[in-house]
Amino acid sequence: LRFLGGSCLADRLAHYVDLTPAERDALEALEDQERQVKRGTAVFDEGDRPRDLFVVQKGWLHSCVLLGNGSRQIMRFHFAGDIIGISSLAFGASAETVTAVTDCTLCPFERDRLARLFESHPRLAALIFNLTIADRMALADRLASIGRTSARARVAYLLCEFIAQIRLTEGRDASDFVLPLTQEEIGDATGLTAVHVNRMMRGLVEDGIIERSGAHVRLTDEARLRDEAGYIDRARIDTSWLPAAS
Amino acid sequence: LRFLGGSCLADRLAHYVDLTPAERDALEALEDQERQVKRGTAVFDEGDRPRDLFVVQKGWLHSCVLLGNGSRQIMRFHFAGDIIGISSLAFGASAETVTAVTDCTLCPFERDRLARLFESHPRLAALIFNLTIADRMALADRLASIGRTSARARVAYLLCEFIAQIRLTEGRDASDFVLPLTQEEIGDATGLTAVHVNRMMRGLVEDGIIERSGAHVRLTDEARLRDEAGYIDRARIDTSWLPAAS
DNA sequence: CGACCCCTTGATTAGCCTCAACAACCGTGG
DNA sequence: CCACGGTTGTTGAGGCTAATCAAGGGGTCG
Repeated sequence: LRFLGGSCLADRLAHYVDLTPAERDALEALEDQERQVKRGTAVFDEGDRPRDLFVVQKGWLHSCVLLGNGSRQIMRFHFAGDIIGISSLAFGASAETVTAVTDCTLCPFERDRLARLFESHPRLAALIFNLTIADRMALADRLASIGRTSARARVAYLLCEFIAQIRLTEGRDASDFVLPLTQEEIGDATGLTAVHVNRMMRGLVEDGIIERSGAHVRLTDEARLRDEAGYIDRARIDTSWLPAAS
Repeated sequence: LRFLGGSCLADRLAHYVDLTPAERDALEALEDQERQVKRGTAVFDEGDRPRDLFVVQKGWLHSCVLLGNGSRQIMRFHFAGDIIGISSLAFGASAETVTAVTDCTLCPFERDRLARLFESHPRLAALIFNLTIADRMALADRLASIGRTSARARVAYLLCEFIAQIRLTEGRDASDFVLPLTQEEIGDATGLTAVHVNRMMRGLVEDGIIERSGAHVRLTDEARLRDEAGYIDRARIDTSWLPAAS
């Protein structure tokens, strides 16, 4: 959602705090360039030294690591307003491969600009820090899902994550969405094989928990889905400790 | 390692940048209090609203989440110089339970003091942000280990993580250490049962990769251990993008 | 129209869990 | 000092979950 000259990152952050004009300007400046990426294309690969970070303006992406045994693990999906490539800040090189799941619009910006943002806008720095912690916790929850629950629960968990994301952009009452992933990708995200993902999805359909037609998914018994998944919603972010706005 | 009036957090950060006196003072101020925690004791529980964060001065801890089905997933182990409780910054309440694995010395400090640090020392803010990203990546690597590798590889991976940590404090050439964890805890960290952890450990011993006596572990064929684990060392942190020191 | 990708389904296998029993070790109290 | 209970480590047998292997169907793109 881009409003008059708006920025996806600013819109995202505005969910949590009231941005000052100066802060909004600083965030909008990060999105002064655009780049289109076709679905299936890698934005950068593990080991690359990308000059830029990116704000996602439109589309879905995922980040994954490739293992020595030939398999891959999808870590995280990225949506409008997310910053991608952050891991290259800490390591110089990127630790993960980021790939477009759908056609995407990205806004590249140089890493140094984030450093300047940290200096001039401590509150934004703290807020972005906060969101990085939340992202870390999402990984932790996914770790628990994969480490300690059944195949069916893992697939259910992933669906819960997606519907939560959809609601951020499409509105509170959405209960269906287009799932642009192959079952192999779902498997790589949940630590399962594509074959077993298929069986689990059909099981959820048979039990009346979801409906599918093509890539379209509708959650018909969301309470039960969340229950089986053990899903915890962590949408609420605490901003009370942030420094004053600048 | 505490030097003359030193601070564990400052020592940790000094690995990556040369701290100015002002920065060092600010960090030391966070460790003006001490608290002893006996092994097996929880520092705080999931859902608690701890007033403080903590710097670990001595000892091992772990953070875990408890699942609806009664099992738990250990996310991460914490060592001297780590900041714990960071997740409570983002959520108000803590999202994880932190428990002392050994007797520990912790330094509590109020969350607001971190906000003030962000304002007055942007470079430290950026550096701590960097370390949080690295922490997030450690979780991602563990996710790949649990999601996509065998039980044996997962146990091997955990051992690789520990030896890397030991070397940060005990020196480059260490190849043995005391592992103060029960096999059940190792299982909760790797997504396995204690019984199966036992079998995997014995397998590693039989194959001449490690030796054990009691809680003491020696890595006799580390190259093979790392190879089987698919372990990636991410010790090197990039600090070139940080803002100027203050 | 053919090639390729993705979904689907069945049969079989393998890896890890569960249950169970016992040994070794620890801290505690007599 | 020993007796004791509780925790942890070890080992075996059997079962279940998810992987593997295999084959066919539908859709899409060139």
